[in-house]
Amino acid sequence: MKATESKFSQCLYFAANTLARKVEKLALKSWKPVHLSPSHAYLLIMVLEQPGLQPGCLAKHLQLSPSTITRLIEKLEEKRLVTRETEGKTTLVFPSEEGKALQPLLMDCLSDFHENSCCLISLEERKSMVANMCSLADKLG
Amino acid sequence: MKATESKFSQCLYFAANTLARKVEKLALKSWKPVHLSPSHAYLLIMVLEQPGLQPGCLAKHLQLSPSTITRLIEKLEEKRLVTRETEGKTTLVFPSEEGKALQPLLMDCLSDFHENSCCLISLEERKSMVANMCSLADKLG
DNA sequence: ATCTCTTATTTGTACATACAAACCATAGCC
DNA sequence: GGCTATGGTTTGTATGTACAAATAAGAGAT
Repeated sequence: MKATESKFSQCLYFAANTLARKVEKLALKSWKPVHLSPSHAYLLIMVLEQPGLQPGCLAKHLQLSPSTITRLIEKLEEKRLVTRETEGKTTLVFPSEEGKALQPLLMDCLSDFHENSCCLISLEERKSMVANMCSLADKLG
Repeated sequence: MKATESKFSQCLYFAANTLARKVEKLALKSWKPVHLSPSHAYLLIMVLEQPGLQPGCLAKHLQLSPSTITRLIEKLEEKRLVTRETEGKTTLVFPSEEGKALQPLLMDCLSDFHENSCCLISLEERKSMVANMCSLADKLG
């Protein structure tokens, strides 16, 4: 059955969650080459662009809770892709050499993901949908 | 920081997941009176409308995996809101008396949820967004 | 009638995420 | 200087979801 045919096809909860799960699956495939889940990959991309970024800041950018960020960093640390340096009460996250080496591959995965979604929806459509979703997310606080 | 201001604000993965998490939170609040999570509530609503529905059918309507449906039903069974009757290789799910008694409250929660989302976005906007999200979800397979 | 193939469901396990509480360092205040 | 308040981070724990394997029942073929 298609989502558009479901009894709940007009329900925001249903639509938002169904879409997110399917996008997650697509993203998982796109990031397989780096052996990272999408959220780990996005975090690593941020840290590569702004070495020394703090968990709290990452949480705000990625719109995830601080505890989730801690968990994501832990895993990236295990994989030796980032390192943590605590400075007083704050923590700074840096990419390791291995992490840095991954950057081009990460970028490939990111554009692969974007290309895959472009096959399904025109660039313009996607842009406006994504913008609408973000603005609604903001209204939801 | 707002989602629209994030580095990834134009990314479908980011937008879909951020929105879903926030909608989930809103929905959680709306369904608090019945002490059920949104997905449990939606499942129960379906079973109330079509007693004897099978797990596989529920999976298709709710766009969730069969194993997730099993887990949801288990919990509803624990709470004595539904019962399972196995017939050969299939299973039929029925609402219990307690489950049936909950129906009006469930409907209240549902409309409460819809009202809450109406405060943030016009009915028309919501409808078109939800339709877009569902159709994109369908394209994602 | 038995053996295999398919289909429906459940179970074991794993992952992403969040909440609440704990931890810990700094800043302000007395 | 010590005490409390604050804010950043981490930990314990719980939830929702899915994949893959296990189970079980029916359908077809020989």
